[in-house]
Order: sequence, then C-alpha cells, then structure tokens
Amino acid sequence: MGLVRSEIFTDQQNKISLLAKAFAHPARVAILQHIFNTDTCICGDLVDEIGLAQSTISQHLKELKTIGLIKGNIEGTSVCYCIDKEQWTEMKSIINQFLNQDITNTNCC
Amino acid sequence: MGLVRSEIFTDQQNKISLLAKAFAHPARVAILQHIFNTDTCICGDLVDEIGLAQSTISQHLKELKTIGLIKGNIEGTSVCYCIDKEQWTEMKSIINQFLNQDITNTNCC
DNA sequence: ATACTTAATCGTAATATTGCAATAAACAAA
DNA sequence: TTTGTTTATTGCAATATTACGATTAAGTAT
Repeated sequence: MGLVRSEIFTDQQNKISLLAKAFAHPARVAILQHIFNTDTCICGDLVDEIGLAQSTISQHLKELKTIGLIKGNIEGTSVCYCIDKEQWTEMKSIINQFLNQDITNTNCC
Repeated sequence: MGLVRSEIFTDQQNKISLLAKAFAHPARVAILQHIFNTDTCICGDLVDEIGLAQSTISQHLKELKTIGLIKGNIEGTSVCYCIDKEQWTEMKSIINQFLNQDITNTNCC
C-alpha cells in the first residue's frame, strides 16, 4: 500500500523513525555534514558541492526543516541554513537511547 | 525519479543512510525493540505483538537481515531472530560519529 | 501418508520518495 | 524600471516502499 500504519505504533516508535528519516538519504547526510563542516552557515553552495539540481536540494532542505533539525535565516537574496542545536541535541538523545539498548540479554544466536 | 543517485555521494554517506533506513520505519523500530526486550530470542510472536500481517513482518525482518543488524536461526518449524551484536556495535559507532559532530562551530542562527 | 504450524515468497495495489525542468517569488544592483 | 541572483514551488515521471492475501516450503505431529 505504501502507507505506514502509524496508529498501531507508539509515539516513541514513530518519533524515532521520523528522526531517522532525516539521515536515511545520502543527500541529507551530505547537507548536514556540509553545514557542520563550514564554520560559517551554509548558503546556496550546496548545489555546487553536491551534484543535485537546485530544486532537489531545496526539497531536501525543506524536509530537514520540517523534521526540525535545521533552520534557515534569510540574508538578503540568499538563505543561511544552520543546525537547530536544541533539536539536534534532543534528536541525539532519542536516537542514542534507542541505539544503546542493552545487547547482553540477547543470547541465543 | 525515485532513484537515489548513490554514485555522487561518498561511501560513508551512503553507508550512514543505509544504516539509518533500518530504523526509519516504526515497524522495524518495534521489531528491534522487541528483540531487545525479550531476554530469549524472538520467534513468530512479532505478528501478534505488532499488528501487521505475517508477510509484512517477514518482509521487514528480511530488510533488517539484509542490512545485517539481525540474524535468524531456524529452530524446528519456527525461526529465532536476534541482534547481530558485532554489526549492531559497528552501526552504533558509525551513526554516533555522525551524530556527534561538533555543533559549536555553527554560529550564525 | 495426512494434517497442522510456521515462515518465506510471490503477485498486486496503493502510497511515498526522489529527481529535474520550468516557473515563480523576493531581493539586489544597475 | 530592468536585469540578475538566489531560493521556493509546481508539475510531472520514474522508482521505491509499504502492506496484504495467497501460495509455497519446510518441518512436526498424528
């Protein structure tokens, strides 16, 4: 069907999967890494840096904005994107809580 | 197009996004949590636990197996799934390296 | 052998995602 | 105003994902 049945999962499960989607595409990973790597905030050079069309990059930026991990400041004619530090930290904590589940219990294989 | 242009990204970026896909769906999050929570390995009760059809669960299990995070042991007529500890640890390290990028540099917004 | 249980696979339908060209919007510069 | 620059949006087209019923495969039990 292509339609996720979110109702049958817990809020936490839906939240984790939503956050994971942010970096479940290499372009979004690249965008986030580039924002991290440039000490000054990012503008429109993502299109040159990554080899995708401007509209495609813009769409990925929109998704990251919707999820809440980045925010954009309009600076004249260009837009400056940066990490939303609070949200990033919260995301990290949620994901880490999931990743750090105790592995020692599973002992059959 | 619906076709990810993997060639234009680094191996690391592709790897991160691939791993993230493992928990970019609430059903797979639920499956992994359930394997973690039951001290004994998982069998076919995932279908009862999560409200999805048997074939759907089986498909998600296959994806998790393909990504490498779980492995299944045939035990008579049922199958026992568990976390692949080595792979899980490696995944954690790769994801954490990405999540723990220094946030202090981004200082425009 | 037959019947039952369990999980994988196949086929199909529907929705989601990715990508790009073209256009629009918003601002800057001349 | 006109021109250029930059980003967002719209409108496709193509591929991917999700989900389920039906079937198959493999083992158990009778």
